[in-house]
Amino acid sequence: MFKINKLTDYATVILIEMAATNSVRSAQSISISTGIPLPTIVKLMKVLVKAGFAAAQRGALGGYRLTRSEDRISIADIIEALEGPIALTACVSASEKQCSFESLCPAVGKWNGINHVVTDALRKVPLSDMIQKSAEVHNNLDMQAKS
Amino acid sequence: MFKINKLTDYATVILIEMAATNSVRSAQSISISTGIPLPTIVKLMKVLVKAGFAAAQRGALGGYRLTRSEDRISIADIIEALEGPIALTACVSASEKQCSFESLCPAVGKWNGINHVVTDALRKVPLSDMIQKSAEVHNNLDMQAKS
DNA sequence: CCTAATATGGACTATTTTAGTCTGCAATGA
DNA sequence: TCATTGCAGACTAAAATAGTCCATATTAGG
Repeated sequence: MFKINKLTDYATVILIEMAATNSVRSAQSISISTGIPLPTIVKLMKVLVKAGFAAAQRGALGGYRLTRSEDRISIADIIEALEGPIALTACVSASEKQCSFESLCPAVGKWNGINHVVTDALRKVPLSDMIQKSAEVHNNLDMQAKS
Repeated sequence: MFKINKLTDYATVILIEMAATNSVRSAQSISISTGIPLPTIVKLMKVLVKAGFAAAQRGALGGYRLTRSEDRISIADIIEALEGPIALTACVSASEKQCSFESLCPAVGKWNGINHVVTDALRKVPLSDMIQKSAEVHNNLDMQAKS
């Protein structure tokens, strides 16, 4: 159905929640305020730390804090952190082993540009746009779509 | 990995192939020239006919022909035909049953705009762009991305 | 009229991907 | 030293996707 993973969606929710309070938050506290199960939060926080969105502090009173302000994180950044480079089809990503249809495929090489269009659109949307009130978001995004 | 289905990719290949010859083509003939297995072609053609991209003729010498010119089919159209309405997250599509996190979710309602940006970008790319030579495609798509 | 070629509808299975959980280990503040 | 917290990674469960098959309907040509 051409959609982002549920986990990516969760990660966005987590980042929004963290940006909203902007203090050290334990995994448990995040779990409680978002309703996402603790084991899932734990799993996601590892990824968010590795991706450089958050820093962790172990031990009692430990937790996580954002290390990047919400206007400097784009939706594309989040998707890439969770799902790897944006690649609408297998033949876009260079890492993929060569497609077995390549010799016959009339579309060979044609997806790159489309991929670029989508990535670019997502890169223009900062996380902070998800934190504003709905009305404002609509305006911003609608304007981008028209450009 | 945020990608379209393999079947959607195949469908694009099929449509390109049909546009290239623009005559009545049997499922078998399409299978041979694309390398996609016959049962899969058969399955996909059913969808493409229902979506109105092609018309079928049964019986000996039967086959399929395009009913819509390649510049009037967008990548968004193909994705929607194969995968349903473009909905990056569950909470975008109205048909989806209500999300259990909705009461706590700080992102509620915020994905619609992003969805619109992506859909819009894909709607601007006609299938005919996939048929041009690679160099031209790159130019076209790069220009769109910059706009 | 018969037969071969072709599409149709829909069920079914296999495979892959995604989501979710668990367990043992490491760090740190009180 | 102990309670609390994060870390690494394996494991399992669930869902989505891909692929196959079969019985039926349609039609051109002999």
